Formats: sequence, C-alpha cells, structure tokens
Amino acid sequence: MDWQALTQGQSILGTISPKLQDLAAYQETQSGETLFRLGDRLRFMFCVVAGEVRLVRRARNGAEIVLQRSRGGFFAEASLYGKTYHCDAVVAKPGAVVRFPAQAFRDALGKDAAFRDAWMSHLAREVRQLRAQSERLGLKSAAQRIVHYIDSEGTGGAITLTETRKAWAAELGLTHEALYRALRRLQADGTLEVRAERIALNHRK
Amino acid sequence: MDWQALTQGQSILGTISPKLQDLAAYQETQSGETLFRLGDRLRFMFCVVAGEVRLVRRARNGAEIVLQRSRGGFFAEASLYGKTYHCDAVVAKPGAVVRFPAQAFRDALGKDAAFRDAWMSHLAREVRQLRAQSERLGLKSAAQRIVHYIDSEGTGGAITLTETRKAWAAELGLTHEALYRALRRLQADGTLEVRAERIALNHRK
DNA sequence: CGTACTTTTGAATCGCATCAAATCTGGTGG
DNA sequence: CCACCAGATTTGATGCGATTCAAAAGTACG
Repeated sequence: MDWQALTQGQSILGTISPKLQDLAAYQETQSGETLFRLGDRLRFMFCVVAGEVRLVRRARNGAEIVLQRSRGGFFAEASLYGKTYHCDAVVAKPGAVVRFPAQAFRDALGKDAAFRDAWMSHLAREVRQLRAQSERLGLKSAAQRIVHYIDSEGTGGAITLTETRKAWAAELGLTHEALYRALRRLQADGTLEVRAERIALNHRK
Repeated sequence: MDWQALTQGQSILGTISPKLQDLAAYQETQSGETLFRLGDRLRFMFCVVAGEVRLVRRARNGAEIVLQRSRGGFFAEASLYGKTYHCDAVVAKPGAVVRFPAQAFRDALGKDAAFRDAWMSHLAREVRQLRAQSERLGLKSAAQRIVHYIDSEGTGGAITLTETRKAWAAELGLTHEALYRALRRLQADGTLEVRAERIALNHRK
C-alpha cells in the first residue's frame, strides 16, 4: 500500500529511510477500534494519516479521561522509551494510521542522523505549539484567546483558517456559539477584520 | 559558580558531558531583565534553575502575548534549530539561569549519544505532559479539571501537592477561589479525600 | 433532492471571575 | 520571644460571560 502518497503534510515521514519504510505498515481504522491498551508491551509507533485517534485512561470514578486527541501525526511519542503503553488508544473517527516497529524506529533514530534531527526538531516544534496552546487556554475570555491564536499561530497578524470554525472553536476551548459571537463582537468594535477564511488583526494604538 | 548543586531536579543537566558543562555559564536574573529579543541571533540555550522567565510577543493591538511561562527547565527548545529567536524572553521573577552556547549544544547532541537520548526523551515527556494539560484546560468545569489532573499527573488516583494551591489553581486555569470552592464541594460529595497536601480520588462505581 | 453538517441567532441558566475582607501561615528583624 | 509583614487560605456577595438548549438558514455532497 502506497501510504506515502497520503502523507504529504507529514514532513517527518519524508525523512524516514527506505529501510524503515519497508518495515512500516499501513492500517485502516474503524471507529471504536483499539490500537493498544494500557500495560500492553510496546510494539509500534503510530502516526495518524486520517481520522482521529484518542489516548484515554479510565479515571477512578469511572469517567473517561482524554489525554490527547490526535488528528494527524505521531502520538504517544513519550511511549517510545518505555516498555509498555501508559494508556489506551481508541479510534474516535475512522481513518488510517501508519505503524512502525518500535525497535526499528529506535534503531533508526540512533543510526540515521538526518532522521534523528528531523525527529528532534519535530518534538521541539510540538513543544512550542503546545506551550502556546496551554497559555492560550489559560486566558479567560473568548476574545483574548482569539487574539492570542492569531498572534501566535498566524503570520503578520493574520490567519487563514484551514479547518471549520466549529473545529477552531474546539481548539480554542470554546463552544462554537461562543466563537461566532466573539468574532462578531470583535469585528464590530474594529479589532478584527473577518473576510471568509481570512481573519486579520487591525493595527491600533 | 557551582550551578550543578542547584539543579538536582533537572535530570537532563546530569547527562551533560564535562566538555559542554565547561562552556555553560551561570547567570543570576533580575525582574524585568531581558535575556533575548525577537529577531536576535540565536546564541544560547537557557535553562531556568530559579525564578520565572516568560516568553512573550507583542500583539498587533499592543497587548502582551505570553507564549510560555517557565519556572524550571529549558525553554525555547524549538529555537535550537533556528537562526534567530522568535520572541522575547523576560524575567518575571528573579532567580537564575544556566546558559549554553547554542552551537556547542547542537554539537553535543550530534556526538554524545547518551545526552541525545536524554534530550529526546525529555522532549517526548514534555510533549505528553503538555498534551494532557491542553486536554485538561479544554474541560469546562473546575471539578472535571481537578479529577483529570489527579488522574493524569498522580499515581494510583492520588497526588501530593508540591506547590501552593494558588499556584495549582493557575496551572488548572482557575482562580484560587474557584479551586478552593470546587475542592470543598468534591470533598463534601465524597468523590475526593483531601488531607493537607495529599489529595485522593475515592473509588466509586 | 435529500441528508448531514456547519453557520448563525436567540433566550435562559449556571459557574466562574471578580471584588472584598477576614484568618492563617511562615519568615524577618527588633 | 514578640511584633510585624507578605503571601496563602478561606468565605461571602455580585455580575458577567460562556454554556446550554433550541431552532433556522446556509452549504456540501451523494
């Protein structure tokens, strides 16, 4: 299966050596399917290429705790150095993953300098984005989060949305209704320019 | 200056080779001091050993956007592979940092396998923690965030706080008042056991 | 052309933020 | 040892903003 055609956006996958690529397996995923469970011996590193996978843990009181929602890219990176998985991985929306044998993945990181550099800078970028997102979610008002998002994820004070507004709202930790209303308010008072997918901050002293 | 005595908790720093350690500099920091500015050529990797450093960017509308608050450990990891810093670093609370020449740091990552492994697993752990935090901050109620925290950061459904409750509240994205009240409510309805610094979830079917 | 989903607006409610203030705590210096 | 201070902890009252529930209109897709 030519999974590489599906992974244009995943820069990391491009740097993977042919040897490791041969060991990779493409796997379509069904909703509700479990990729691994807490305590399972670590066998594979997974990369989501379509759909959504969730890392979950059962809380003491029975509630399901979502540790991560992955809608693309690697997940459970921290597991790579452990012996077992520390949570369950459940498919939330059908799609596909690519999976690499964990040992081969570690070996490649040890031997292949280019792959290793790509992996480290991938992790570092991830860290930066997540830190920014945490700071953002710490802000109390919808307006503040929107401005923070545009300023930290956008370029030159503007962004072009690639996702739906509903999905953006979820990323901002808001209901979609709250996002729509906040956007309209910000547009009304002139701090924001909203034209279709392009949203820009107005300069304002 | 023997900065290594101060860095007990920083597991990474322990794996740094003597050669790189010799190039490191210890620096005390004053409130308001700027370690680097957006656009500055990248010279150093910094590690907070005391106090607090903030990575900030000025928003278009004049507001200050906090990208990260670091109260210990490395920050701006993503800068390591760039040529310039992508934000300002300002000291928010006085303390100290250790700084490493960026080129020497990169060289060490390339040559020293043990250091590199420690760095990669440090980044991976960071990613996992931050993902969990983002999921947590996405939860709408104080109670949910508290349970999520105990379940994802604690062991066996319990945590022992090392920070003040006020600081914990900030980490949970709540005001300290909201945290106090939520704790009392959870204790009253029996889902939580609070004894001084030890907070445990009760099993409950 | 129908179905599913997003976008948009409305109304009511609730929980958290905010402001205020009292108590408790640990640490400093007289 | 005590007085004092800064900060943390705790409780109360109030208001605002986001959630929630509801529903209509727009849009993409088979």
